[in-house]
Amino acid sequence: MDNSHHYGSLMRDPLPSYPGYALRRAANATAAELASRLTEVGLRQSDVSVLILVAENPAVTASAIGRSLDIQRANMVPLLKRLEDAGLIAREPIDGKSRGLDLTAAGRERLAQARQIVEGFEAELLERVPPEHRPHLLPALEALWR
Amino acid sequence: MDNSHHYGSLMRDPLPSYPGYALRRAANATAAELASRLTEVGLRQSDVSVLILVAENPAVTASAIGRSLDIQRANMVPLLKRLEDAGLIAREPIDGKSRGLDLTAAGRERLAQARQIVEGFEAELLERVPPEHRPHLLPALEALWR
DNA sequence: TATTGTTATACTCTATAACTATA
DNA sequence: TATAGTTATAGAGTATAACAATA
Repeated sequence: MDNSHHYGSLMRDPLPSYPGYALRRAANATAAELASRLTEVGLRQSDVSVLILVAENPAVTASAIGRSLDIQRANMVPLLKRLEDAGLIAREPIDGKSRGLDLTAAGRERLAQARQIVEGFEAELLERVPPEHRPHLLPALEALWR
Repeated sequence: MDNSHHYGSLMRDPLPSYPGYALRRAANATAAELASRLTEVGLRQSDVSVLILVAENPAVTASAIGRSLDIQRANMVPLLKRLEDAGLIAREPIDGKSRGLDLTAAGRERLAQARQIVEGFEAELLERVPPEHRPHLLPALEALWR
């Protein structure tokens, strides 16, 4: 009896020649890898992005963070609640309707750990790209969304 | 009273200089754009990917498609059920446990429409990238996941 | 023993609509 | 009138575990 599988790994596959497809696959693969490394500090990618923006912009509002990261206001609510419950950020009233976000001491500490992971990861990403293509990656990507 | 927003669009934002972040943003932006265009033919991106692979690989199995697209076997089930319910694919027993997938006439027709959209979209994607970076995009992306 | 197809389930991310209160 | 924050909800995508039947 023939125990070969049907199309084991010898399929015709034109998809990888589509830049949009390659973009999605690359983003999925790298996001999964980074998410896995960030479990070590108990944070998600969006958590780290928020913490970085709060660190760089004292008393920033949830709405401004959301605009910058392209996260809907409504979806910022549970995200910030988790960060606050974890003691990483604090919210202080700015006026009657806005609250400013700031890192707590624990937040600064956790962010420092996360930065180590993220920056190591980003450096490895670039190293995977052949040198002749490396300087073109970021400009090409920015042209696709900025 | 000062009616300026708190950090309207003048935030310090170091994130776009991270390739991994730019990759995610570019992938999200382009995926949303393509998904929006594909609503015109009532298909999702994953549907089109599956239809393309089925067209190129007659009597391919669900498992082989899943391996190629990095979609879990379990998640192929509802996807293929939708395509079959829509009359776009047919399944014929290969042996006692496997079934081969093939496009129906309606499936070939729908795929032709979807291809127009996808190929137009992919061409526009490349046009958005400055010419000096353009030939480097695909090789750089492939280095990140293949 | 490994693989196929399947069910069930859960978690994350994302999107929308609606509401209150304030600028 | 526009914005901030919130609640509720729904749709996708994704991941795991488990099972029966077959290779």
